[in-house]
Amino acid sequence: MSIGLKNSRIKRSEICDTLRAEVLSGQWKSNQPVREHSLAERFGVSRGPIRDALLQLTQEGALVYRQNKGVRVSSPPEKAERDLLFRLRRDLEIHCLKKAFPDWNEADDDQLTTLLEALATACQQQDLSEVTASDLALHRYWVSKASREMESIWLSISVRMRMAYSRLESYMEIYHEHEPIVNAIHRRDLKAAQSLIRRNVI
Amino acid sequence: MSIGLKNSRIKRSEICDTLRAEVLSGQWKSNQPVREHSLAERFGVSRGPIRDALLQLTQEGALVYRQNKGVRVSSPPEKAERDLLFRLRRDLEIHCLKKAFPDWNEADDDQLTTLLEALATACQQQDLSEVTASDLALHRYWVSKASREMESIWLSISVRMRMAYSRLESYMEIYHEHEPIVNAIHRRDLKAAQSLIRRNVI
DNA sequence: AACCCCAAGATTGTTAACAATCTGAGTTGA
DNA sequence: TCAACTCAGATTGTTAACAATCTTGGGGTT
Repeated sequence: MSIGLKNSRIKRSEICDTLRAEVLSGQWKSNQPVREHSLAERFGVSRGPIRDALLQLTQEGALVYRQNKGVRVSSPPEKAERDLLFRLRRDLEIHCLKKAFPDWNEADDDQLTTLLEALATACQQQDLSEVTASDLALHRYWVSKASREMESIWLSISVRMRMAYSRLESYMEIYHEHEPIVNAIHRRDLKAAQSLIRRNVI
Repeated sequence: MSIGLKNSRIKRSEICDTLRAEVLSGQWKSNQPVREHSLAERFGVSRGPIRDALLQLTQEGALVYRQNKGVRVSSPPEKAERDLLFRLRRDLEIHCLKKAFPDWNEADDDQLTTLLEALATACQQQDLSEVTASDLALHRYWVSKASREMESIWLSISVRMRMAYSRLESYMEIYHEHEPIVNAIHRRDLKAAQSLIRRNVI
């Protein structure tokens, strides 16, 4: 069943998701060149879908493209840019939460709970790759509920931020930053949720 | 010479620029499907580069993609989203101008003057397509001077805004909003330029 | 008439081959 | 020695053909 679903999905998007998670979790070094041929072999497809995925990741900011030279992994932003990206992302999430609130239902609560549990597990196991993916998926959920357009902008901001978890003493800090936000949403307390997101550091 | 330069450029980017300008100036109706084959014939290339361009324009927000159904022209945002996009764009431009200022030189002044003159001409001739392109190019210039990363985010915000010039009584209003900004930059008066951008409505 | 089925055309998704460009090691000449 | 040249291999850019999917309209059944 899982295989059937995978095969029915377009190749570009799953390749994109996989590579994005790898870049964000630091599995690829900055400025490392990314070769189409080796990726094509790895994913068992031709270079066409690989090129699509690399182009999309370039637009999102995970990779940098140069004509006739392919793509390489992008470098993290300087502090000033990072601060600006941070503010933009925060404003965007606060707005999206407000917009998504009227239509929020119990199915969304369940989704959020599942995502939060995945984050908890990843933090306990200190799995940087999973922590990165779970954190992104959690924030992404309430943005995507608001609008597809905003989700796209949000993603290209978030990818460029490259939050550096590694400097944290304990991954559980990340969980303890997000758990109150999810709780506030469960209580349908918009003001509290927005305020917590505003103070959310990671 | 011009032909030589054009041929040396990658096909994707020029196709992208052309189509983006057409969508933003309203030459394509909202929700109108965009067919790969007809574009390939029009630009005299195969579907490959066309697909690349359509994928990029989808990421920028000019088009909307659905699996196995291709892309269609996106709809303008609702007012609440438009207001948010507007704030995000404004914050981004103010930041970028500050960052670009230390390295600003006379060549940049000349570039800006040229772009402003193009805007003036387009406004006088009431050429909506050219007004759109010139306005975008002018704002884009000081963003691009700050950083490639910010330029990409700025573009995907600006494309999604779909500024509606058509409701203006006179296109010259647009010119008179931009001329003081360029003047302030020529005077190296950062504060004034930022303040003018903050109040810039169009 | 309303509904379902199906086949043909239209359209997108993927592939492999070919073309253009870049890279770097080896060679040549001063 | 060192700089410039060259050429083969590596890599990206483009193309056309093929595969998968969707859409549309006709024909049959109730």
